[in-house]
Amino acid sequence: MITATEEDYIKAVFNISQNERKEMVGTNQIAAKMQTSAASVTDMLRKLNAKELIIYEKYKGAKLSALGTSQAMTLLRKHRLWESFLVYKLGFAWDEVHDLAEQLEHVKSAELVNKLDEYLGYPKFDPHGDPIPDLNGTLTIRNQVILSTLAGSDTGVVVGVKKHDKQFLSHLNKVNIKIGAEIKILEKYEYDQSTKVMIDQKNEAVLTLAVCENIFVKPV
Amino acid sequence: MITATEEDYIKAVFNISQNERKEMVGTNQIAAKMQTSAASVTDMLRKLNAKELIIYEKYKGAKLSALGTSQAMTLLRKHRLWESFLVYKLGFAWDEVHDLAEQLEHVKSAELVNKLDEYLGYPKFDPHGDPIPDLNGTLTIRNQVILSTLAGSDTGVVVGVKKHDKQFLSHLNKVNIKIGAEIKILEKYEYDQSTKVMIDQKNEAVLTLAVCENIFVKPV
DNA sequence: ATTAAAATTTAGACAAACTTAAAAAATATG
DNA sequence: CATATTTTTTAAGTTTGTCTAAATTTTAAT
Ligand SMILES: [Mn+2]
Ligand SMILES: [Mn+2]
Ligand SMILES: [Mn+2]
Ligand SMILES: [Mn+2]
Repeated sequence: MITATEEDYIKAVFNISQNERKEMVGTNQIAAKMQTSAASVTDMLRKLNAKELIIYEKYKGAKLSALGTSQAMTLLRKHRLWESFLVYKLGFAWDEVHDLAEQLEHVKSAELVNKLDEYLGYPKFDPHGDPIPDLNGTLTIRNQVILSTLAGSDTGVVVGVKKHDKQFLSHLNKVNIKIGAEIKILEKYEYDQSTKVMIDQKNEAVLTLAVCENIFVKPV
Repeated sequence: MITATEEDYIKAVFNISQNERKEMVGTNQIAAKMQTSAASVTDMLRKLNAKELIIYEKYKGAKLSALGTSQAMTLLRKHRLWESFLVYKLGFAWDEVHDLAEQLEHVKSAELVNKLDEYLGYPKFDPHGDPIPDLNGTLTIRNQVILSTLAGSDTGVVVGVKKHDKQFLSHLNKVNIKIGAEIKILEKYEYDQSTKVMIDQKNEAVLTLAVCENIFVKPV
């Protein structure tokens, strides 16, 4: 038996590990993501270690065990399928669904998530472009790069976002960037590292580095 | 802020009060429904009273306040809309959805439940025939009687069930009783209070009192 | 190599929801 | 009406997840 809180910690370890591209995750990083104290994290790491969901050594940090990774995949699958349902079926916007999925993902039932998957037609990606793990926990790998790595006159199609907070996604809405949008680099300004782009051959916009660093594109 | 557990207690008080047709609900009754100890119930009643969700006096029992009743309605609405979604959209059977809805009902979001209501086409009744409260908490009243009150050669259409446990509903599946089924009383046996019935003018069955007491029918 | 700073753990405490066992109050019975 | 039974409450303790403050370990900087 794994609690909802334990599930969220497992997911936090997985996400940080992916984003930072390193195995071992530190106590403070987890505390920041979980919006809790470092002391609470230490307690939880000890418990998750005892349950063999993570491998943890005092002062060294934590990484997911095989069991923990499979749990993380199950949770990601649920989270992303619920987000897909909320957007594709109920008509929510992509910047409104994260907190809801954060709750729905903890509903206990393998049957439910599989029925949901079927109902949605087995989607491969969620509304933010994140891959949805299949029943075996396998993720679809996609050819993608960070928008900020494109050079002048390169073009890419938006396939995903790195951050999922409402503030960031609402900003993208304002400049007409959504999944599937075509972005052509017009000019990169050295001075403040901002970039002038053309979106869907219609809208011109200047994007700061903070924005370009968090958008995944498929180069065309 | 009301916790999921508090919500379940509120619902228990509401349900018991409805079923037993009396205002004041006792500690032991709640303990039985919540599958917990009487001591835990006393603790919770005190807390709910402090939050003004119920009116409670030591040794006297509890009843819902106006605030508590509105909370109960909101929760019933969520529970029944989720059950409707699970059956009408995801294809679950009516005896598989109660425990799932018991979890889903606690997801915090007014927006979500209203979007769900719209998506389902504003159903008035859930898969068990229970009325779904509307946005204002109003229940559709229906002309119904308990099957066991019908006399010989009377006929009724099944509109609901009083119990929702899997055991009972699965039994109804076995004898082909579902919402909308037509039941004609053929003979009532004095000896063991069982009843011979004709279901949908096709299947003959003998129903015990334990079954007839928990089926709502609309007389025809 | 010391020392300063940052990261992490320990200690002690709290709230929520639960448990069992004992005490008290209410109700039923002869 | 006195007593037995049932119902309810109190008391004491557990688990989960949280907190703050203090101590310790690791890492970074002179
Ligand atoms: Mn979550
Ligand atoms: Mn997502
Ligand atoms: Mn519930
Ligand atoms: Mn129902």
